[in-house]
Amino acid sequence: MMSMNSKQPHFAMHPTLPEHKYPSLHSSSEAIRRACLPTPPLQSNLFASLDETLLARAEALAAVDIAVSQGKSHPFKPDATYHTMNSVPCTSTSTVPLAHHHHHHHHHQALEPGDLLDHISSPSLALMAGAGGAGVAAASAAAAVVGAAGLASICDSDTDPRELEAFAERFKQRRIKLGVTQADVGSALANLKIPGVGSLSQSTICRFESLTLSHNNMIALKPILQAWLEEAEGAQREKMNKPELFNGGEKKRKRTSIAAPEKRSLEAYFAVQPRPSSEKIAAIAEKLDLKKNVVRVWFCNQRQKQKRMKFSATY
DNA sequence: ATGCATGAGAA
DNA sequence: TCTCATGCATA
Repeated sequence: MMSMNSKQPHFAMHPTLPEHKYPSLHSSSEAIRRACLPTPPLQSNLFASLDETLLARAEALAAVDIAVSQGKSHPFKPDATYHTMNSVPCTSTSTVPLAHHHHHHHHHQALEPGDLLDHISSPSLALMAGAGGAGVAAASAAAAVVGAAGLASICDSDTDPRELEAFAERFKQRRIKLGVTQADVGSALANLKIPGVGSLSQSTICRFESLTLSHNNMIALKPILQAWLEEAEGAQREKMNKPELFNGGEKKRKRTSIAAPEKRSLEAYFAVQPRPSSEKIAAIAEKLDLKKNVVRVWFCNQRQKQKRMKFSATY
């Protein structure tokens, strides 16, 4: 064994997740969210006739906006989307993140009533019992609601952001207590031999702990990390854990760094039109003297960020 | 811890 | 093409 540690990149994802997985759960505040809106009426008009003039203006306007509110309020907030106590949960599910065994093909987007989400659910009762209190209350509340449509499955306790947050916190704490790094956890997951589950990167573990993953991603990873945790704690008291970190010299990916001024411009454009067309992207790219693809990816990543979990709950 | 990137799958 | 889950590289 030497190099080669290229795990099977990305496990099969869940086919189901059109765009609005969180059907009608936002009952609170500015649940304006972004994703679902194909084209914001007002702004798209502005941008529709994208000229250099408009581009420049957008940038200028946004620049002003940024200058004024710099340091604090951004044009867009973290977003508060999902949760709000799901009473009608089972809609987003289907998301078996790391294809357990797949061959399940849940179809797509059609919101199935009970659908499948039960496999990944939780053997977590034990843990919750011992875990801190916040999640427990939520869990029991959830349990009380189960069973109605006849298909009703346990889809509440798993999707409750509060519980996810609580779990993430406990996970980190216990992980540290075990003296294991995020990277170690990631590679150790492969040793769990869970079908469809390979290793994960330090990045992902970190993001899980800091809740900087999408709601669905959090839900998907939780059972896996929980399994690792239990395994690791069990293994610790008997033998020794042996993390393995190999390194192979492969091609280095270069990370282009977008300078601050350009970044500000991009944010300005983003505030006006989060989903610019190819032409607009090209125009922006040229103005900022960046590769078109870099700009495109920047917008994609920006959109993804908005969807992350952290603080998105409106408790 | 986070920025930019890749790739699969769905539109 | 976009979204989404993930990861490499890096601050």
